[in-house]
Amino acid sequence: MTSELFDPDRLRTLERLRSEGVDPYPARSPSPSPIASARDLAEKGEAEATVAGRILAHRPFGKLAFLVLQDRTGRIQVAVRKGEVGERAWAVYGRLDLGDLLAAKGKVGRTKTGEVTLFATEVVLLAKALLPPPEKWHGLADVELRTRLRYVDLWASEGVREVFEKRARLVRAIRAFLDGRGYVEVETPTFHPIAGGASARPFTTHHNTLDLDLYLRIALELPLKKLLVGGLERVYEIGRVFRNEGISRKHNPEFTMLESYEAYADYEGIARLVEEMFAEAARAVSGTTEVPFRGRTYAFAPPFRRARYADLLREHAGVDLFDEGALRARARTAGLPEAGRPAAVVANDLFEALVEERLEGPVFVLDYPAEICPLAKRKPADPRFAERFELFVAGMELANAFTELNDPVLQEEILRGQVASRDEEAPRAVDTDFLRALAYGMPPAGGLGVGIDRLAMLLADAPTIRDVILFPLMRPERG
RNA sequence: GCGCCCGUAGCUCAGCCGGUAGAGCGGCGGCCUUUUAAGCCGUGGGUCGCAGGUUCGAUCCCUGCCGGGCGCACCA
Repeated sequence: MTSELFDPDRLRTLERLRSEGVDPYPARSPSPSPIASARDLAEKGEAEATVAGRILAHRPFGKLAFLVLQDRTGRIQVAVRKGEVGERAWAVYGRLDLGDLLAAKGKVGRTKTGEVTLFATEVVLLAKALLPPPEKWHGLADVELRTRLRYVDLWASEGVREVFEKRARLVRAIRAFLDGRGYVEVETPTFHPIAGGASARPFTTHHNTLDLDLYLRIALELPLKKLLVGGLERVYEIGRVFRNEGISRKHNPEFTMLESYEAYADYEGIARLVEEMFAEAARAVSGTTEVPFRGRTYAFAPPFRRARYADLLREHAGVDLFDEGALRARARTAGLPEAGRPAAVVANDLFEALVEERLEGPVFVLDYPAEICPLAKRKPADPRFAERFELFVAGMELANAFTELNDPVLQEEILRGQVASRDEEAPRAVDTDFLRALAYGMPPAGGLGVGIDRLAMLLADAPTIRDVILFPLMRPERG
């Protein structure tokens, strides 16, 4: 019994092909040239090429037909003539459908209308499509379908593949940039017995043999710092982290973080690193540091603007960071909860509600209140502040960095305080192995976290994070 | 989680103040050796997201549910 997943017309065609001795899914294919290079042969006259790709269009004229094949490099028209390919291939051609994968061999030239065309002497079916492609003019328009059927949207809609190619160039550029500065790329566990390094609700899972409850990591931070203790000195990881939170234009429950740590650096050094890295990434993706995004242009050329957290809060929220009464009053007028929350948290709620969305940037926001930076070192000259910055572009937080706290005693105190707070998003236990590592001596260091998906959104001018994640989380189909 | 909006053929979409549903593309059959969303002739295709309710009668109005979008919340 055949599944109802497939188009009955096409299943019938499949059987007819088989009964005629044609293998609809041959094990081997002719080795094709990229369509883009085959097209170049048009000007050289009489040059022969083999191409392979998906049939996107079909224009039959009796004993002649024009097909349009598409591969990753482009499209080419293929002319199939009965007199040229012979009866057998003509019969195969007659069973072709839009969406099938096909190889064609022949001379590349131009038709009398000037269209670059491969005049086929052979056509070989490479894979029969059992479902029809979307409507040829509009393509896939429904956002849900485009996401669920990403494997169709990638070839059926203009520009989708380019977004992911840009993302790939972005990641490659970051690797090259860090590798060039003596960083070593590492991979650390995604299963954590304690979900630390950030404040977020984790996903839980279980290992059967060890009978062990585990969390999926919410950050890369703690294992990478252990590697600083281990003497790696310059490390980074690009990897998936998981946060059990809502979904929005800027949020997917699993997303890709870059975290890097550099011994003997501080947050100012990391700010300079970020400027150069982002400029390099922009150039790698689009050849320029002028980045268009949602109708505006952002200059990714160093230096980026710097602004102090407290100054921005005063400018946009009209309150002094250390005037608790004013903070609480302002929070109430803004409709934010403040009762029972620490002043620094209230301030940060105000910052997020009133300041962040106005930060077009790129702008480094410097010197956060120390209370909301449990893993950062305080400013020696004013310990009310942590040596921390976040980078904002287009109202989005793209990077977060600080001079890393390496005082084991102070770190223990802070972590114990977090656990005692019983905050839903605080770790439920102190990561004593992390503290033990610090106790062996971690060099002073600057650390960085970058949301790769958001950076990809920026550089690909993609309005939602779903556009830069191939298979974003969705509810399963059916009900 | 909350609010607003959306769900009609494989796809893209119409469908008026409630009277049992249409187009284009695609499909199927036919014609055609130079097209560019090819054209022409013929033709099949629907649980109007699902389940209730109101009504003589529901794609249309109401309620609930499912899926999605946007916004809010959440997201140091």
